[in-house]
Amino acid sequence: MAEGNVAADQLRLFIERIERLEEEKKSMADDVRDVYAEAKSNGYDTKTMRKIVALRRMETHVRQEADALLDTYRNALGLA
Amino acid sequence: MAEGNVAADQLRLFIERIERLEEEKKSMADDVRDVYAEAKSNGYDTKTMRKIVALRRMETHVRQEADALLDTYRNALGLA
Amino acid sequence: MAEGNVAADQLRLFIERIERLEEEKKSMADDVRDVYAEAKSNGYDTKTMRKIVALRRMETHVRQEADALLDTYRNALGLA
Amino acid sequence: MAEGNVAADQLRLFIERIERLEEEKKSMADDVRDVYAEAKSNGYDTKTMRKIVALRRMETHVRQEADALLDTYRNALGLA
DNA sequence: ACGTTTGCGCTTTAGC
DNA sequence: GCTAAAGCGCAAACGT
Repeated sequence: MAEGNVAADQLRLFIERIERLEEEKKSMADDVRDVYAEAKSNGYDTKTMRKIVALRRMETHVRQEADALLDTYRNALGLA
Repeated sequence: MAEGNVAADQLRLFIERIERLEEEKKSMADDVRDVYAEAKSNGYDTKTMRKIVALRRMETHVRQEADALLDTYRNALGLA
Repeated sequence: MAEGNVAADQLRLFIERIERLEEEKKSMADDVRDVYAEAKSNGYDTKTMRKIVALRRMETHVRQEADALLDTYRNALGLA
Repeated sequence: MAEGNVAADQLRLFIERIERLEEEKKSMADDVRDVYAEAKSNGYDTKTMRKIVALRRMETHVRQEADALLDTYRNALGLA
């Protein structure tokens, strides 16, 4: 079949794009792991570091949610 | 079999306890749904309410994580 | 203000009712977790148990769907 | 303090590297999400696609396990 | 090295 | 029907 199965080809391309992205994602995760290992070899406590990272992420998230709530109030009250 | 299959009976009891608890959990979820509906019928905007609940939950969580981080520091430094 | 801010009070009460229910819901989830742990300490495989629970839930759901269908038929035929 | 707090600075740099990597990881996850959305708009069923990706990942994993086992045998037999 | 515990990603569910 | 959030299961990471 010279024209190929277009739909199947398209699906395959989508799948491959996803798999490629997931490989990159995994690569990033591995890099994170390496940084923790490097920090550990420099005498830092990784458990503490992980909690710091988690806390900072949560605080950022809370801030964003608070802003979103404020926007919701404004809209509910018709204040621009 | 007068003595019964003890292991099977025990497993069945565990399963039934789990199923009972999950029913209660679902019941609680239904109740939450009802409260939102009641609030809505009293003129409140449920979307805003949900954001408020979510924000309060997150703030509580951040506070708990901050405390946990402090404990981690204490342990890492050997301060009781 | 002796009369208080009625609307704000009412909203606060709704929020608190929701939060209380969600705490109970979480408590039920924790109990489920505990039962699985107890079963595990008695030598049962929790992964298998979870599959059993999921399967029974599906069967229950299927049964309910069949009953609902039967009701639909009855209504359509005017049979109470 | 011209010399700065070296340890604190080093820790901060580690944290920032981690946070940067996690942002990139999240970016990849968002891209994956976008590809699924694009596939969906082209008429594909994303749930099925996810199953295909999971299946292929498992097969890859199985293959890797088999290769690892083969290496173990080789080492055990002293065959480099 | 193993078992426990926590964090992360996915799946499923609820709301709009 | 779709989108967003929450609960669940899994897997990595820590401690023993």
